[in-house]
Amino acid sequence: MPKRTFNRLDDDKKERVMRAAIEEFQAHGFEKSKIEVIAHNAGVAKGSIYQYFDDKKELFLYSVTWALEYFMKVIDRQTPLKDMDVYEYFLSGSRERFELLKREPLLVEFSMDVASGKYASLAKEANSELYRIGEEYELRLIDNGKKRGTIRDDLDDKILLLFFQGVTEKFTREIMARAKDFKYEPTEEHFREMESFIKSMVSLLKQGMER
Amino acid sequence: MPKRTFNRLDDDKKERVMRAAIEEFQAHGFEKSKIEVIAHNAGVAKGSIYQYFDDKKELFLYSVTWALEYFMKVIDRQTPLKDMDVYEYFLSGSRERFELLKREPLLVEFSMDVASGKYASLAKEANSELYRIGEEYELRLIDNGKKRGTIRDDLDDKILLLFFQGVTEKFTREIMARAKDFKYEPTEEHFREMESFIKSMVSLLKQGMER
DNA sequence: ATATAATGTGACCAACAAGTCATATTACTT
DNA sequence: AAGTAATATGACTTGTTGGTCACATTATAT
Repeated sequence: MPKRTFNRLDDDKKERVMRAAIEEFQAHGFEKSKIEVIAHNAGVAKGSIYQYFDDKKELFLYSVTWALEYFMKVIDRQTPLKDMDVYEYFLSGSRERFELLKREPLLVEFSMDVASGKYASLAKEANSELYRIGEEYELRLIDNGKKRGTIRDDLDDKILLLFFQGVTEKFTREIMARAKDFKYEPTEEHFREMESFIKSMVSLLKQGMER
Repeated sequence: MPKRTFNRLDDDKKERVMRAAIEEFQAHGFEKSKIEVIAHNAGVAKGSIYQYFDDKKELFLYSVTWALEYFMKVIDRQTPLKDMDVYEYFLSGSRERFELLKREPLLVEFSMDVASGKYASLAKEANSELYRIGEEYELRLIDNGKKRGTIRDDLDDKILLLFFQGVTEKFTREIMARAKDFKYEPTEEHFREMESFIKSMVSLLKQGMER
């Protein structure tokens, strides 16, 4: 947790510090990240960072929280928690999600790395928290599908979830890699390519899971 | 690459050094691993390690190579490169692979982490090499399936590959996690559970990819 | 305007670990 | 057995960086 001093800071400085921290952690990993560099990129002195956080680890932990909270806000806005078919899930918000990636590549990438367990040894709780949230949502999608009869009911939810996650995570990572290639500035053709890509994924998901 | 001195060492010492290194890297990651600890666990002095390798990075790189070569031997023996159906692939060698995990959990886990890109920034070449080998094999499986008509041909190989990898990687990780829970000492019940687990995965894979 | 509190700063300190090297030990050679 | 080459060793050096702190600056209160 940040110290009192950090919380009293104006929003601009808070944001500068957090973004500089995330940028550094994302680029070099926890161990090789230097407080000095973070401070410099945030436009403050090294000593100031220690007025804000007890130590490097606390700064890192709060970076995770900060990124997480950012997405909580955005996602809440984007995906109303109404009942939805598993397959609409991806096809629907694909543009919005792409826009988000374009707007905040750093935060998206950082969160992905956290979620994928890259910092598991540091951020155990934050990590499993992040994971649990997604899981809950996906389990509900699966449950909906079973009730509607669009998803086979001969397999455990747990297994269907693994399948679903395995496929979507892999495709998501691939999409992010490709998006990075064109520096998050997609042409209309890129967009169509991505959409067809997602359609293929959904087709495989759907066919695999249907009765 | 190791220095001349290392290559002239007797096999026992070489193995002790490499296993101590892999154990340390696997447990603490590259940055937090200490040469002193590796030396101690291998039963040699710190200075000796520097007679064998130029620096820590070289030791790490060779650890990857060493683990990789170990598996090349084993896998070559286990999976004859004959044509095989995608779905037999998993059902067939599952016991053997489980035995391997039981015999060499350290090497299996380390290789998995390397393959999954945990050390991507260090072992770029080794990493992509490892990846390419698996990919080639899997692409051939997919191609076979298409020719036999057991796999749908309306989707690119590349996309089918992603699907295949996404699912199998996720399930493999889950199996490894569970195996770790019972310390790689499966009862017959565990075995059956794993087999049923793999069958479910294959069912999802098959149904998703079939015409 | 003065006093007091809060925040900013970067030179400095201490710890830690990678890498070196002079010396000891062991293995070969003749 | 004596001499030479290869290997082993761990105390020492050195660079790095997390974290501290005495002092400077700015904000707030009276």
